[in-house]
Amino acid sequence: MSQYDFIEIEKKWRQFWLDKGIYKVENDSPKPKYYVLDMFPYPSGAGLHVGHPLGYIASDIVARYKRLNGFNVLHPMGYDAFGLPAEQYAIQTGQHPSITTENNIQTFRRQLDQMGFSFDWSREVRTSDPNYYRWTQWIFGLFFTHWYNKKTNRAESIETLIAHFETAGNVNLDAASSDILIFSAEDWQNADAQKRDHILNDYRLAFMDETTVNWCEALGTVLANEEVVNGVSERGGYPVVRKKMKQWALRITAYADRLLEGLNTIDWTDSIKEIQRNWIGKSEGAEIDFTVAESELKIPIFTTRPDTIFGATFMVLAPEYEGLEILCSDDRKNAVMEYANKAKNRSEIERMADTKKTGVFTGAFATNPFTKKPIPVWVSDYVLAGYGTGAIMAVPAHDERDFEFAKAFDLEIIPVIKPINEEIIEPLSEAFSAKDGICFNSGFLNGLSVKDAVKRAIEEVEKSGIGKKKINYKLREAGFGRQRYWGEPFPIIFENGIPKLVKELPVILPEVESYKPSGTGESPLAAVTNWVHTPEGKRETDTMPGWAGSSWYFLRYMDPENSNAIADKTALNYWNQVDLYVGGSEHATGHLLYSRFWTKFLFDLGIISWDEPFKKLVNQGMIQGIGELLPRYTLEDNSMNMAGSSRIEYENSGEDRILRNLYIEDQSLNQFIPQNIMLPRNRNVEEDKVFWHVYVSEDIANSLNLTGFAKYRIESNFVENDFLDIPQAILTSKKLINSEFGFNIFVCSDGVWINNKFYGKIENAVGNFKTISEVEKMSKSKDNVITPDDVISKYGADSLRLYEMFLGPLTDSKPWNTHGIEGVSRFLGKFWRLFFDGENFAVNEEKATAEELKILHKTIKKVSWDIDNMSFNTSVSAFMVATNELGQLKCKKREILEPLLILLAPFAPHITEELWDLLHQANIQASHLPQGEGLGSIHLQSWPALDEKYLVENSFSYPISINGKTRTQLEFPLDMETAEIEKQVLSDETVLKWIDGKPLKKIIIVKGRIVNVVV
RNA sequence: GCCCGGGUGGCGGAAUAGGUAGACGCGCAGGACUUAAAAUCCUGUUCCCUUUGCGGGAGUACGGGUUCGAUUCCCGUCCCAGGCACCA
Repeated sequence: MSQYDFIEIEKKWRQFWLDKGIYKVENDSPKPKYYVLDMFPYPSGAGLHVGHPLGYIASDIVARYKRLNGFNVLHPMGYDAFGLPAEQYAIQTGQHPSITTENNIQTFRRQLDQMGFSFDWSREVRTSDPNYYRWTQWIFGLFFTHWYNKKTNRAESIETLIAHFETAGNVNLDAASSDILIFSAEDWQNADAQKRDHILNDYRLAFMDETTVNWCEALGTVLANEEVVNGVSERGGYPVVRKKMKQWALRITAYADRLLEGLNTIDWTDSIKEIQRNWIGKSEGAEIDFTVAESELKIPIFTTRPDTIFGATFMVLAPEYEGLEILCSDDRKNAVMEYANKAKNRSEIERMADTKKTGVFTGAFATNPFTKKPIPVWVSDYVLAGYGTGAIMAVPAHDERDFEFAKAFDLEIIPVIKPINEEIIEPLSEAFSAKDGICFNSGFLNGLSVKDAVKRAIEEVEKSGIGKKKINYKLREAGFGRQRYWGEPFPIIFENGIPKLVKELPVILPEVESYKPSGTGESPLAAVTNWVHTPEGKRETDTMPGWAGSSWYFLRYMDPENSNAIADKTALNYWNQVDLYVGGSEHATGHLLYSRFWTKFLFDLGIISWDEPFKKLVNQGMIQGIGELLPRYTLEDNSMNMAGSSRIEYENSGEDRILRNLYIEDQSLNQFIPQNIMLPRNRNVEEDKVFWHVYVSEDIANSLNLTGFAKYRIESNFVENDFLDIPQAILTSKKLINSEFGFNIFVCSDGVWINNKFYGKIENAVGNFKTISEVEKMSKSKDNVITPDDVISKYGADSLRLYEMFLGPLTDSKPWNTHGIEGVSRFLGKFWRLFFDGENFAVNEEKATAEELKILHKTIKKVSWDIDNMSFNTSVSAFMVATNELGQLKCKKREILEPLLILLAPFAPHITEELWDLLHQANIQASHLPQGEGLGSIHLQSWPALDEKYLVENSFSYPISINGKTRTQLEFPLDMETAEIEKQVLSDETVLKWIDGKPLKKIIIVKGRIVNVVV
């Protein structure tokens, strides 16, 4: 019998593909293009587990499928090689991050290679390669030299802005900018270089921003908002505090509206779009000035509910509010400033931990512009400085936060909105924040609905000149500097403090002596004095963040070697958008947002001709691990703890020790009795410090009526069908139970294992130690990691690929079950045997029957539909069905098997290539040509054409329901008239029995589907 | 708290336009081949009643509704996973 030897086969064909370069793709082709991309991996040192390649397998299937369907497919891979882990490692060991990175890449590459992916490796890119990052620096330069014109709604050269300044100052300019005062042409002309630079900085798309940043002392760097989770750093979990710092930022807010609008044009999951929408956080409302009583000061506020303005009974300012001090009355000044300083310096954790409202009164009063009543001005950290104007009008009756604050400080609560057809009951027990209500207590707004009142209030505000309609975004400018070593240097030199672009690119990352953060907030680069100080001035020593290189990498694959441009114009035009992007959903507000931002910017500059990078995005689910837990029982009366870390009594008895009170079955008495067990003296452990972990087998637990258990994690390798295989486990490992210290005792009816030795009647007793499985994240710390390497060496890459797809829908998270792979492995064996008769390759040239053709075409239809819809699990089962059916028919006909082989090729590239080779043994060697001439590789063939005529049925077995319950089946020709079907159905014996003489109400006949008789 | 998914056998899952619920695989049970094992093949496997067969009943988280017919559509409840969280 010819064996399917996957080890030999897979090795052989991978080498063959490499030698012949069959996955190399050209930029000029008459074929239609298709661009399938996997998310840029960071090459971590940990290596892959089976969850990582899930998306790669799916995208590889699509890439191969598209190729077989006549597309020129771009399917590249590369590395997001700058990043914190390599640098942290460098700090600890002194090893250059480039070395760590290189090693990690090699491991990664080896693991990818063994899976048989069809990447065109000649296009590999690495963000840490100077030939790559010179273009990241180049794009940064473009951001630096452009501003955003809101009138034309696009980025424009800074030159056009300067021209405007020359003639009109910044009057009549509608630009995305930092807060800036109006100045005239004369002001501009009189300004010195320093002053001009400050002005330009406020308009540049890449600019120096003084912001409150997330400062992580332990990592010595600033973190982006999304890198801070629950107040600690995402990597490492170090505390993060807020700190003022001047650093580079990109003016992403200029694009907020386009980033929002663009979401409607792309085929992404609703959840990712929703996350981005929330992140951008557009809200429409009004900005209204409140005047401070007995003063010239005005406090502008932003509100989305101007309809509630008659209920504004106080104001609240953020602790960081500019001019806060001037505002305070003298007697309140100290208290206010003390509160503000304390609030400013609180870390994120502290702020979040505190849910109770705090604040102090400033002593100042403002005037409610509509009620004209004086209202007190407070300061509190529940108002954020960075959103809106940093000040709010508080409407405690209709805002939960204001309500809480008013309650805490006993401030006035005046309801102004009431539910439709209901009266409001005072005092309010909670804020009424619903948006369906009617205004009252509200002057000219009385009787209006919330929606109408908002409109009306804004009209009134604008008419009286105290404010205007306003749109606000939650989105903040994107911090673009890291005080770290392992990243792209900025192409910036400060000449007399004024940043100037370096023309000569790349600016190479210099060598440093130490990778440690300076602690002063400067990067390790600051210590390289001969690099920092140039004749022109001082270099920028921050480096770019991790997302810089990954925001445009999909363009570089189109033309990775190009030294004149990010990619050649024709290549950019040809490959265009990424048609299918596969990756995890964890990048929703990072990479996926920034890439869209950069794409829109490059589009504005005419560098590319489309403004969304990824047409379709699919997020693969997580593959989870299964943890195996062993229950620990306790005796019901608590007379003895049978398990866990409680101590078992023992006593010294000369050389050996005796363990008392172990419940062990006494066969003669047929019950479990406490027994003492001799423990040989062979340990060097202090007796007092020894804990005995005792586990009893299920039968004993049951018969002793043991209840209540804790669970203890054990290595899943030793679990076979939910039972712990103790002898095997003990043979293989001493680390069976992951306990800090102690020894294990396993008690079953046949005897006991003590400290890995068996004492009992039967050799090789197994017991029945039933385990409990739990689905959990696959991770090293949980000891449940399954690596592709292990699976491949046992079952082969084709089995692994098929199984990962078979597990369930790509986008779902699902647990990895090691037993399940036997199924697909068996399937491949069966599929292999379709081509053989015992030892001999037995494919024949006989004419296929209608039945066999139907099986083939049904499969073509199903698999094509499935791949188009990313439903890979169902196509694997379609292959299984076809193989079972053809096996039953003993069909060994080339007419059937050859097209079937091509169908399977994207899923299982190795075995299909081998069988294809056997099918064309005679002329294969001569005809292996890279571009698909002659017979060549199976992966250069054409997808079989579907012919529906083989699927046409002429009769159908109708399920016959009586009152919606299926009772029988009747076979009728498909072209039979409904009248005739009705007649036959109503004369059928079973049907008559169920009708049981009751009057016929109705009969529904859906041709080719169902018959339902209603009585 | 808010937003977005989801809930189908012992398990992973299928049902692609409202039309035979449980495809395919795992596991389990039984059988064939074999000196034996492995491999392979065959049969059964939602639950309950009946059990010799025939048959009957219930059933897609729960409670309602629309419909000749609902896993699929609508309303309410519960549970699970993910995201956001003082954004005025």
